[in-house]
Amino acid sequence: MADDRDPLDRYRLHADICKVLTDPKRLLLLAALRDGDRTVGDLAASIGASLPNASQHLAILRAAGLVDGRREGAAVRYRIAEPAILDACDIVDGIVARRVARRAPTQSASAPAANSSPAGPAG
Amino acid sequence: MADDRDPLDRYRLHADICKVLTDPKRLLLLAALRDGDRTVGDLAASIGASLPNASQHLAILRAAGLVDGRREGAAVRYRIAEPAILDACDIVDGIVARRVARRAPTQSASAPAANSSPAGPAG
DNA sequence: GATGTGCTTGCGCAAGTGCGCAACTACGTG
DNA sequence: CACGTAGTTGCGCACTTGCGCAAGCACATC
Repeated sequence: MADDRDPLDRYRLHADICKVLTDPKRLLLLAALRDGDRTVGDLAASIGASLPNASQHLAILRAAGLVDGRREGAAVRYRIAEPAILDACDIVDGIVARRVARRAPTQSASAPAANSSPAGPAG
Repeated sequence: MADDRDPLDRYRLHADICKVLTDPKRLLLLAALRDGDRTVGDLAASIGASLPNASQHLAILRAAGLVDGRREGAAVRYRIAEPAILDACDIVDGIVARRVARRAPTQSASAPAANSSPAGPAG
């Protein structure tokens, strides 16, 4: 068998997908496509980016197989190609939401009592 | 409510978490910690990295709140601090597994019949 | 076929990231 | 206190990435 040459190889593909999700605009694009397929100009306006910039980001998303685009007349209409990625985004979004909820509600002064530095500041 | 100042802000935090997952070694570290807490030297050997390198990656994971470390004698023992991230990893891992399964089973020659270039190569 | 709109691509720059190496800190032992 | 083990941090380098801008391609219209 020996399917997985290196344990690294499988994780490299995993990391490649994650790399696509490291830009807020690309996450915004995925979120915008949840409602349905949309054109590049439409998406560019939605995320507040220039048209070339949106096209670049969509090309990256497409290269990763997360979205899919097809011509529709003069326009190009993009849609989600890998719905599972939205589930992963939901989980991370949940983590973020939980953290934001912990730092917003109480006014402040909630300085992290638990010092999480195992080795302490070396300085 | 109206807590989220910019729509970008929320996605920036989301992207920050994803950035931590863009390195195969860090994914390997998270996977290694599924079994339980382990020391830095142990983890370094597991992922085939130098001790300083593993420490660096663990520091990044810790800064993101995904893992947590505490001294145990002369050693430092790390553990998963955000179990939800493992669920997200499982989903992405599933995507990768599905793709690998589609390109491995048949010997080869299965050139992608569906041309997924909406605008075609401009050059 | 000439014009206009919609989208993509190439280029150069500034900024971020991962790595090895060496130096330093923290804990345990004698 | 001297010494050894375990872990962290700083530094410099090579590599990658996101952006704006300008140019080019694809489709629709006249």
